[in-house]
Amino acid sequence: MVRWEPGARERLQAAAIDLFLGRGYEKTTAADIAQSVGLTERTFFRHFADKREVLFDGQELLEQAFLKGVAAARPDATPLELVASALAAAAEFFPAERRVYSSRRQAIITANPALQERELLKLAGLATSVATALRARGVPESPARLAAESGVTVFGVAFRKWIAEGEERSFLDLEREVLGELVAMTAGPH
Amino acid sequence: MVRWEPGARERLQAAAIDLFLGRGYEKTTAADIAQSVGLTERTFFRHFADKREVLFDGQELLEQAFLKGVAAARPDATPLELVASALAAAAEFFPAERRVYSSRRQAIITANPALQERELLKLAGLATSVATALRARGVPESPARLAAESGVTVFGVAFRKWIAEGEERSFLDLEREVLGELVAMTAGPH
DNA sequence: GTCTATAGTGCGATAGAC
DNA sequence: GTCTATCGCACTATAGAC
Repeated sequence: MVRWEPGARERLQAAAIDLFLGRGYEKTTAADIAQSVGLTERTFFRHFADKREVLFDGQELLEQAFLKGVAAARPDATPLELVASALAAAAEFFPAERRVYSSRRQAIITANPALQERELLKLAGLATSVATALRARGVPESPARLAAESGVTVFGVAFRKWIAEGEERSFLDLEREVLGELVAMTAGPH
Repeated sequence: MVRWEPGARERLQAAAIDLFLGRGYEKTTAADIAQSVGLTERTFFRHFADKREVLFDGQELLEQAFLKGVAAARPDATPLELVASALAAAAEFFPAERRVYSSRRQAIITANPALQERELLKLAGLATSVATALRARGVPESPARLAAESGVTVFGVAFRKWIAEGEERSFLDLEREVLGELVAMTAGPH
């Protein structure tokens, strides 16, 4: 007889999304989530530092993709090219099959300021990591931060388009489009 | 005999900063802050929706400054010029006298992820407001959001430089420098 | 102004895997 | 025996409800 089923973490995450979508984030307690998969509240908090964190797992993998993209760029790449390479690598995280899941998860986040805060913190951490990677490649501090933040901004805008109703283009195509808009914007009218 | 001293809100804010710097944010309870100015915990939460909010008051004024800057731009201004105008207006919020206060407050925020989250949410709201103002001036959705987010990014990078040890330049000068770096970055090497 | 639910922590106990 | 996942209980602070 097993004392516990494996994959507690994953079961908690799946149950959390179902319950958050059903009853709403605030009306779902950590104990509710734990109970629904046969665990206790205390165990929930052993896996996740806080209630919000159950929705933000696997963020490290996205970060690694960004960094892998930076590393894959040509040695003489400009900051903008490094960012473009990072964005291209990140796009692999969002194949068409993932769109439904992503948009359901995002609907929960959009409806809750507390979750938006956590998402923004994660994205800020991502930008910091990318900035560090750019500095390691010789980009000076201030441009490195600007390039990294711009990259994350482009990522965010592309993501919103990608999960929009009726959108059919790939994540990579949308990233390219948005990056082009950024370049056009700063290039000015002349 | 007065039943209550005026300016409870301001006294709570000042006390909060002192206590947060002295004992640390997490080791300071809302009741501690309230008591230190002769009020009850209940009164604290009547003024601020949550404990973090005591540090983020007056954010609306900064937002108004940004929007006033957008409104002040020439009718045919490009998105980038609109953002530059918004940044210039925002710089008035940060005269040299305010540097010490700003850097003390920022030290508290930097030391606490929960406070960083709130700050990021406020900045995201700021970007959304600016994007809305740009759209109202005819800038299409996606460029409007990109320009607004880039503006807030420039603002943030300039702010960090401004409160850095040994920095002497004005907020406006730093904003201009950073905005120039952004343009240079996207312009590419050619 | 009081009363209560929820989030989150600290610590000890237990059950199985190795 | 050690390591790890779990539970149980007591506790505090936040925050909302009454």
